[in-house]
Amino acid sequence: MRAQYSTKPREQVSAILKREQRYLSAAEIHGLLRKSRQNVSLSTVYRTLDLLAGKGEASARVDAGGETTYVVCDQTHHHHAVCRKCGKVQDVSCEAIESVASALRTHHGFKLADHEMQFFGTCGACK
Amino acid sequence: MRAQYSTKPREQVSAILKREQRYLSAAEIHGLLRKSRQNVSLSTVYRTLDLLAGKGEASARVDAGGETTYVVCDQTHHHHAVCRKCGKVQDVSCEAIESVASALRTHHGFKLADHEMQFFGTCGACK
DNA sequence: AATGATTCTGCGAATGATTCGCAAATTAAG
DNA sequence: CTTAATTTGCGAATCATTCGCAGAATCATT
Ligand SMILES: [Mn+2]
Ligand SMILES: [Mn+2]
Ligand SMILES: [Zn+2]
Ligand SMILES: [Zn+2]
Repeated sequence: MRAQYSTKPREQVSAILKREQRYLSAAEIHGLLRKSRQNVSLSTVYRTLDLLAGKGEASARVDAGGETTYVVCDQTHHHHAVCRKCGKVQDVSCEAIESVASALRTHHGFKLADHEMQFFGTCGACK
Repeated sequence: MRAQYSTKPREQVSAILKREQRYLSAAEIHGLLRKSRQNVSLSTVYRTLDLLAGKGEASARVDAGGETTYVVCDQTHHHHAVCRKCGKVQDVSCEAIESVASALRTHHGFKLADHEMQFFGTCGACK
C-alpha cells in the first residue's frame, strides 16, 4: 500500500488541467508549464496524468492524431460535449441513454454493462 | 485521381474482417493471415486498414492498450455494442440519441454537429 | 499476348509517443 | 535533524505505426 506524497509538480499539472477545462496532451501541458517557467519533466507530466486518470479526477481521450489527451473531470457518470472551435469541454448528463439501454436489451438480447459517448459541435460562447 | 487496383492482399485482409465481425488490430489480422498461410506483410495490413477506414467500410477504435482496432462496417450512421466475452460487434441504431441532441441545444446552448457512442456488455449468445 | 504507365507490396529503417531504470532530490514522520 | 518511503528528472528503451524505395502486380492499350 504505497502512500501518496503531495508534491509541487503534481499540483502544477493539476492546476493547468483545472484552469484549461479542455483536453490536453502531456506534451501540451508540458509546454504550458514551461511557458510559465514551471519546470516539470515530461515524464512527471505523464505519471501525474496516469495518477489523475486512475483516481477518476481526469478523463482521457485519444485525439484524431493518436495522442492521449486529458481533461479535469468529476467522478459521477456523465459525458462530454467538446467545442470544435475553442476546445472547451462541457459535462452532459444523459437521462435519454437509459432508453437506449433498454432497447438494446429488448431488441438484441444484449446485456448492457457500460457505455461511452462523446459530443462534438460549437459551444454557446463560440456561436 | 489515383485509381484503385484490386489486389489479393487487400481481399485477404477484407475477408478476415468480414469473417471475424469483431475489432482486430493490424497485428492480430497479420497473425490470423499467417496462421492460414497467407503471407501479407504487416505494412500492407496497415495500409489496407487505412484504406477501408477511409472508404467507411471499416470503423476504427483505440482499445484499452492503446492499439487501433478495426471492424467491418457499413456506411450508415450507427453505433456498436461490443461483447466483452466473445468480442462480437453488433450494430445499434439510435433513435433515442436525437433527444439528447435537442437537450444539448436547449439546456446548454451547444450546437451539436456530431457524436460517438459505444456500448459494452454481454451478447445474447454469451449469456 | 506483349508493352508501358500506374499502383502495390514487402522489407528494413525512421518516427514519435509513451514507458522504464535508476541515482539524486523531496516529502512525511519520529 | 535523521531516516525511510516516495517522487523526480534524465536518458535509454519500447512499441505501434509510418516511410522510402526497389521490385512485383495490375490495368489499359496495342
Ligand atoms: Mn467531465
Ligand atoms: Mn457497424
Ligand atoms: Zn467554444
Ligand atoms: Zn458474446
